[in-house]
Amino acid sequence: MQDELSERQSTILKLIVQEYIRTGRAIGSKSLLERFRLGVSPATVRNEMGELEDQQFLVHPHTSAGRVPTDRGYRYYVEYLLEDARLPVTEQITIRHQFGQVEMQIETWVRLAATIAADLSGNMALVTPPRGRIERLRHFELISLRDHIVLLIVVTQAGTVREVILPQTEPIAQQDLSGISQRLNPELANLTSPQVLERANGTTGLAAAIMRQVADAIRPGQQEVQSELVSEGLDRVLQQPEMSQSAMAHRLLELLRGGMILSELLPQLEFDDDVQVIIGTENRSRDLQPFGVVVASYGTTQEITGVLGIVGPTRMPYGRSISAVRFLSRLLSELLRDVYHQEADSTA
Amino acid sequence: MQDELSERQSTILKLIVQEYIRTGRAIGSKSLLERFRLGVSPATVRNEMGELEDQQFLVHPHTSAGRVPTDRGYRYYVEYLLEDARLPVTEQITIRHQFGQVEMQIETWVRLAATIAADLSGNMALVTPPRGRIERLRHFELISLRDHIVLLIVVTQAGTVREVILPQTEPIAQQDLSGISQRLNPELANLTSPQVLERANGTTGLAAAIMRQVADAIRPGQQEVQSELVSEGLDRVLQQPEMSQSAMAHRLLELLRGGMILSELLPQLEFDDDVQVIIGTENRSRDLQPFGVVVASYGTTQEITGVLGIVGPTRMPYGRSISAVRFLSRLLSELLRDVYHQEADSTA
DNA sequence: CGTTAGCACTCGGAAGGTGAGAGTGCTAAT
DNA sequence: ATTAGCACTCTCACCTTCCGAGTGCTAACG
Repeated sequence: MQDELSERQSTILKLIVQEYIRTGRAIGSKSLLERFRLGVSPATVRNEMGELEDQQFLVHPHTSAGRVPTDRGYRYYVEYLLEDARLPVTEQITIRHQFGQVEMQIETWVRLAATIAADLSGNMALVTPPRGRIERLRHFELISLRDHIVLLIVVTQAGTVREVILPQTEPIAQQDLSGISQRLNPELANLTSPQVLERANGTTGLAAAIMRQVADAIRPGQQEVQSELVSEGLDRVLQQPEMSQSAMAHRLLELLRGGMILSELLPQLEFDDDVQVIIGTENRSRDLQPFGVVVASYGTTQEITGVLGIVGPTRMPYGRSISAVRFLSRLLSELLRDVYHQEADSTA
Repeated sequence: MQDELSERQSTILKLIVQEYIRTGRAIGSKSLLERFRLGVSPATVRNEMGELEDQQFLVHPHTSAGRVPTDRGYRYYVEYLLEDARLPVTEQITIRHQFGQVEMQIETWVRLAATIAADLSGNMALVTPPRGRIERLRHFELISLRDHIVLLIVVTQAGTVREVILPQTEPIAQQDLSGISQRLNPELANLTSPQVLERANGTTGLAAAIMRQVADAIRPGQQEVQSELVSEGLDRVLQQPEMSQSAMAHRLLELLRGGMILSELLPQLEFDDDVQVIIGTENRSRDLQPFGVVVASYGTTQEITGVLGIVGPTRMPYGRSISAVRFLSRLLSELLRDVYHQEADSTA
């Protein structure tokens, strides 16, 4: 942020942002002083506000209304004015306890994390299940469903399971399938999708066809991510007053339905290990520009990762959201680390 | 319906219901005659309307407003006045074509069916993936994720896959797991959950523990259904004018989030093979009483079934919804029948 | 020079008033 | 049984009015 703000300007900006986030109404000089004793007169506050407006941290919705933060104002707030709050320890304990209570199942954890994030932030939370960045085959299984219908089940190193129905032109017996499976499984174990594909090209017949399907199933598909995306708290975000302009609500639902929120977002994410905040027009995707997003990736290593995020109107509780996302993403990482072993460093 | 309506009363009721569904505004005698030539005067229509109101088919929202159908009115309409329309053949062909285009995957079909149902009805559609009523084990797989963490993957006859993480007190090698799997799989194949449990009780040690977990995984869980439920068209139903009272929208989201819509509904469903319509207060569940539901089950036999439904305000296009649900549920059944073989009739 | 008091001005939104339009029910005539 | 006529009711859209919160400016103050 190029311009330095004076101590007093910072204080005023901070209070305005906080009050506006809390109440949702534009903040005027007088009402600000009614709640906070700043030791100066309304006129002084007005002058400072005018200055902040010149510097694009605030705007007037109408001539005679109070001020509202701009995206730039939020950005400054998040960057410099937010003492990075941890979640209160009691809350941390409660949450840890909740995770201890539920089934030991990744799907369950992911869902619980989403629910808690939505709760803490009062907005919508999105979580993708952890997936291997470069998936390797662990195991596949061929099952004859009917004389010429085969079910292929593929398990990756990360434990992801995918099922595909393979219609065949000719009937195949279960025992033939079992034969193929027993022969190929040791050969293909621990290979990546391109590697499996490569072997398939050195083979012919049914085995080759199956290998190609296996290769295909390992590669994490775009639509996969969409259908696995877990979201909670839609009702909360729809209740935000800014959603009453149904255009906005509609756009959000559209984004969510298409799973587009994350696919719009992901290219923008740097996978460092802290929380990222993207405010309004900072979003590359035009559709996301009325929203604020707080995200972090989580996972065991560089290999197995997922994304946890909170989406709300730009007027959202950044402080709470950031601490929630930070805590939950670390907690998920921790849980996953307990479950997965270190990736075998095999390429050959 | 105890009372018989005269020909003319029927016609008027039908027109009112249709107009009200179309426009969403209360219908008056005059405006009805402006759109439809009935060969009688407004006063006559008024008298008939008064009669219909006495018989509880219609209500006045206000003294000087037109009439609106009651749940009873809708019921009569659905029961007696709706010539059971099929979907137009051209639409049928288009839809079949769409199913032909997509991946051969049950998940995909289910999602597509939901999308199309939402489209056709302009409301929200819900579909559960097909599940075995009495699931039998097909195959399970044990995978060592880490020295003392085991991943259990269970595949049922219906092709459903479930994964469970089993933390162990002591480390187990992959080859031990493979041994157990090879020994138990033939023994347990084709058994139901209680049957597996029974065998577990005749065993001890690790094998017994695993068998118990397998038995547990076969049994379809309540929450399972919830997390697998596919819904489409939420935006459409939220745009309905009756949803602007945010109480109603909120209730719907609540129901949807908890997966409660189906669990509230299922006990009420008779599994015959035609479409069922449940209107407003006919719902047992109080929370569903402001809504109308059109559902049908689908599946291959009595064994493998799912549910497809449309949910909207009581003012919803019953005709179109019924034909959509009927067509799509039959189509899904057809597709499934092609995929699954006949259930083996094994119990011994 | 920064701060403050004072003041004229602006504007949104709530409150209240009005009229048109749609609809009704009743009665009496056909 | 049907209908024309009529008095009556109520909602809704529209307008006006008015209050309050808020502003920007100017001039005075320490």
